[in-house]
Amino acid sequence: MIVDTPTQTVLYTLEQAIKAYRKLCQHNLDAVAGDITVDQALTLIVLDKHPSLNQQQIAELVFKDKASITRIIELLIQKGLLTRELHPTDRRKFALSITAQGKHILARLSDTILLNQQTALAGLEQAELQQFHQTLQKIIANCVAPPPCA
Amino acid sequence: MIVDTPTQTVLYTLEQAIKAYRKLCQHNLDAVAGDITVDQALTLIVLDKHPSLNQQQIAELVFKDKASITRIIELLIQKGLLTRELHPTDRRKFALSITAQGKHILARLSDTILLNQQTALAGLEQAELQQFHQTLQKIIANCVAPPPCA
DNA sequence: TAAATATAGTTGATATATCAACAGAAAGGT
DNA sequence: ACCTTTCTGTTGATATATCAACTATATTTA
Repeated sequence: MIVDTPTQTVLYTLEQAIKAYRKLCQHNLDAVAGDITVDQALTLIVLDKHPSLNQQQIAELVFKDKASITRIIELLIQKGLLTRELHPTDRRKFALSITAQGKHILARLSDTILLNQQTALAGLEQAELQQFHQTLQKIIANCVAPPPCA
Repeated sequence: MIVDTPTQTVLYTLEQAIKAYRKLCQHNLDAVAGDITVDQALTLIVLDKHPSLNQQQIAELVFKDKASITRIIELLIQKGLLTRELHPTDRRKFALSITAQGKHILARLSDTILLNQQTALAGLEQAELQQFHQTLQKIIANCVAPPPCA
């Protein structure tokens, strides 16, 4: 299929979709939480859901670099949403905990996340989403381990 | 559909796909062109294909901010792939032209772009791509102009 | 034509992505 | 115990994203 875009493929549209979605997310986030970014919110959510994971594992979970996570966490601490203490048994790691203020923001975030998802995926049937997800998985597999013919 | 990811949706997978694709692109690019980024390559290609567009229009075409384009162009000039002169009729604009070296790199880029696309989309049928593209367009439309119910 | 407005591009500030180099700590093997 | 390797996280350098403020120029309008 030919799409009239610079690189003539759906991958260009993929880029466009992600950027549109990020913009929507940030917009909705601004409405409920003061001065936090989508990535900071995502990191906070993941830290809340998976308190036992270390930073490296968190990074993998959100497809970020461990360096990026370090800096995002730094900002979350600066904003008073997170505290960092020494890990009791492994002194390479840190024990991160979410502050009361962080919990407060988290509570307001869940609605926003739902809103983001429902807005972006409005009017899409289950079957269509299913198909979409499968295609994405194929693309990911192709990119991560390119088939020999390529 | 439920996906076992932090935000439980395909939008998460979308993010993953884009990152995997970008990594593949940079990897393939590194193999043929010395020291240029995917965004720089894309900008060079678009400048070549649309020499009459101004920076703002280029920015829209590649879904970037005009500030980003300014900086990318700056780097392309530094690398000797582009020259910037005064625009003959509108002194707010610039006349950008691709140098011989830029043309040389461009020539080698086209193969890489094809490779990137073919690698990422290997094994996908036309019908699947068509459907995928349509779904992406729906998501984009939803994000840009959220339906009132949301 | 003078004033108001719009447009093109740059710059600054901040956040994130990526890679490489690094330090400290833990684990393993001898 | 000692040495090597591995693991965890930080830091630096550079590129990009985003928003806002700004300059210079063009266009519109009164």
